[in-house]
Amino acid sequence: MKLSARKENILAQVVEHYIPTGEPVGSKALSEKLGYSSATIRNEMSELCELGLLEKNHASSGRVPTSAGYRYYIDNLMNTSPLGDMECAKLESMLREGGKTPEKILENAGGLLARLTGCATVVTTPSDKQAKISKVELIPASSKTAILVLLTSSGIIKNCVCRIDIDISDNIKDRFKEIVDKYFLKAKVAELSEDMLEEIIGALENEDYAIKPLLSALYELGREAGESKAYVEGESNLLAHKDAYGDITELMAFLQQREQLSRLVSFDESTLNSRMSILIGSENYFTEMEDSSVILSRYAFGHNAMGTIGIIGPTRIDYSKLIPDVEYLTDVVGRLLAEHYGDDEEE
Amino acid sequence: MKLSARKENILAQVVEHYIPTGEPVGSKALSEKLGYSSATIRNEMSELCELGLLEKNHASSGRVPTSAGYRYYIDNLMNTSPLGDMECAKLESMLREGGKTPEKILENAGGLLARLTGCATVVTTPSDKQAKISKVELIPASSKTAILVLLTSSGIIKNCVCRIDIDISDNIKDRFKEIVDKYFLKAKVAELSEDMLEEIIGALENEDYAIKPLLSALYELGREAGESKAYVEGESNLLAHKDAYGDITELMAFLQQREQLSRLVSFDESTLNSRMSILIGSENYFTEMEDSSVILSRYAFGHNAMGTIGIIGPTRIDYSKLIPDVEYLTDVVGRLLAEHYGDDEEE
DNA sequence: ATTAGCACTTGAAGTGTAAGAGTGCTAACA
DNA sequence: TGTTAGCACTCTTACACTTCAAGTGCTAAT
Repeated sequence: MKLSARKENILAQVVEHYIPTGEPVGSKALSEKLGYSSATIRNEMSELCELGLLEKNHASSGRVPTSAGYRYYIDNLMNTSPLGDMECAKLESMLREGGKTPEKILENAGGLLARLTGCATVVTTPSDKQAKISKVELIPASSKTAILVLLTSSGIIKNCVCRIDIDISDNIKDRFKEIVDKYFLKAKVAELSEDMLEEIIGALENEDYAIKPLLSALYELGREAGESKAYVEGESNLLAHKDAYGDITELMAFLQQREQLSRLVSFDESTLNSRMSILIGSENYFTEMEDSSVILSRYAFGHNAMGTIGIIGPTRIDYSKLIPDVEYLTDVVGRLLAEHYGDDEEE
Repeated sequence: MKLSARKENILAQVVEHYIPTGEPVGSKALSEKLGYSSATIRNEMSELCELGLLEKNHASSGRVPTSAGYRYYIDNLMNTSPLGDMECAKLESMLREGGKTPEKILENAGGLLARLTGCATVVTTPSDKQAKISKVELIPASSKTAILVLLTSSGIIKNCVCRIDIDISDNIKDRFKEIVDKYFLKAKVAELSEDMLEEIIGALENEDYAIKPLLSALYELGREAGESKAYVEGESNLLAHKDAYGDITELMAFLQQREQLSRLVSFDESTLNSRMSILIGSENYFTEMEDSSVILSRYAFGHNAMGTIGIIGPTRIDYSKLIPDVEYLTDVVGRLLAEHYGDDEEE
């Protein structure tokens, strides 16, 4: 669909009036801006309505962009206003000062982006489906508890404390190491399965049965290393936009469901290969999100490790500013994580 | 302050009418319940107003309990309705099924309590100011990154990934171990100080300077092990009570500030030695919380490790049900954590 | 000490009116 | 033929006004 230049102009004006003010925009206001009479604008707007790019709240109110209208605007008409060098430097230094571990970097990035954009942010931990388990370490803590540490080829580390019912003897340790070497080491985390775990446990000799909890825990760690976990921050920012929502309670409740969130931030097929994904209003799969837009961007480091950073806000947000914001911040996070993990991971 | 039996009766009735309905209660309704005429009730209520236990929203409306009114009710008049055995068993099994690591137990407890009570919940990680560092482990991951694990006498484990700029040779490891043994091992986490860290780093020989990041990271881990971190869950539940708040946005924004939250859940002096702490409306230190009540309870395990679990809701909540709820859940969490850590920590 | 009665206050809910913004349509115009 | 002026119509919003119900405080009677 390609609109006439004048229709494009009108659409752009409607979007750019509506976004900052939230007021439906009428033909009169545009008539002054565009040099056509209000009647002409009305005719054009009427057609834009038929095309599904604009809509009216009630019979005699101004026009408001639909999801499709925003989409056309973003894809064809929008001029992005990238961040200035000063801002970039400031953001980067704020992130650098916030801590060096991946957890802290991501947490700070979420908080920073929330403040910067006035939206809720969503951040996922890095994951790598292709990663292999490259190291497993068992550290006795007390006589019956041990710390289990797992490291993947992409540098992702998971650990947990595990309790078993007998003393952790050298014998136990050796047996554990043997099993780890045989089944877990070099295995792809994505290929760990319940079946495999049960098979391993099933094959345990009597006296080794006590290490079962260790193996279960290790399996869990492997799974976690392959999955990314999503965190939301700055939800309360959405309350500031509550007039943009019919019932904001629904949205807030939705954002607290971790599983749903993970699906929300998983890139869909159409955007699988692009770095950013923008879903506007009704383009979202979830009905709870039909009044919201989601701007996601991928960060990546190492060979295959990647995660997502993004924002969730009302459909009426300043796309031209926020899209570059999200993009830049994701960029910095990727750089910081790469610095942390270095480029020397083992394969 | 000791009220007459009739005043107590009236106060109790007002509270118990107001909590479920949210409607100010008038003299007429109570007159039927209590067998006195509405005029008598009015006189008594008028005095309860002067005592600061009740208040009116406007000149001619029914009465509503003040914070002091709730306080008197809770301390003197309330009958708690403890959970049934069935419910208890169900809650415990839900928690047991949710995962065995302390992180998962706490996370699940927060979510469960939120659903159970319809309030926001706050959960702190266990901490122990008296704890000593009992073990430090350095696990090389790649050539220039290492995993640092710290274990305290109360069984708390912290870890992080640390990057240093040179290869981690045996020499480096030895030197690190030496410093750890001398300065960190057996040290109380509460006594770790910036000064101490700087002193240690200052004393490094030239060739050992590269381990500085390891020491900084270790210091950080120690600090974290001594401090408890607060997490909120189920904030969106508060939106269901939004008519109980003037401006709920303020409260939601407040709950997102981690530092404030930590202060909120730290027991004040008056409740330092009790297991539970209940702060009603204006009893809260923060003005953002003046329309909220906080019910906190401590969980504990091992020698000195403890943390807090609690709920945040409007002042108008069902104390008689929620207080036992919080208490019971804290109890279960304490038990589960004790099971996990066992009773065999080293001192 | 308690109660009945009454004047008074207040908020909630509903009604009617007027203003304002914006539309769709028709007819005139360049 | 595309554009515009004009006009009738629709819908929202704000405001003033009324009415109603709930509840109070006070006084005088019991």
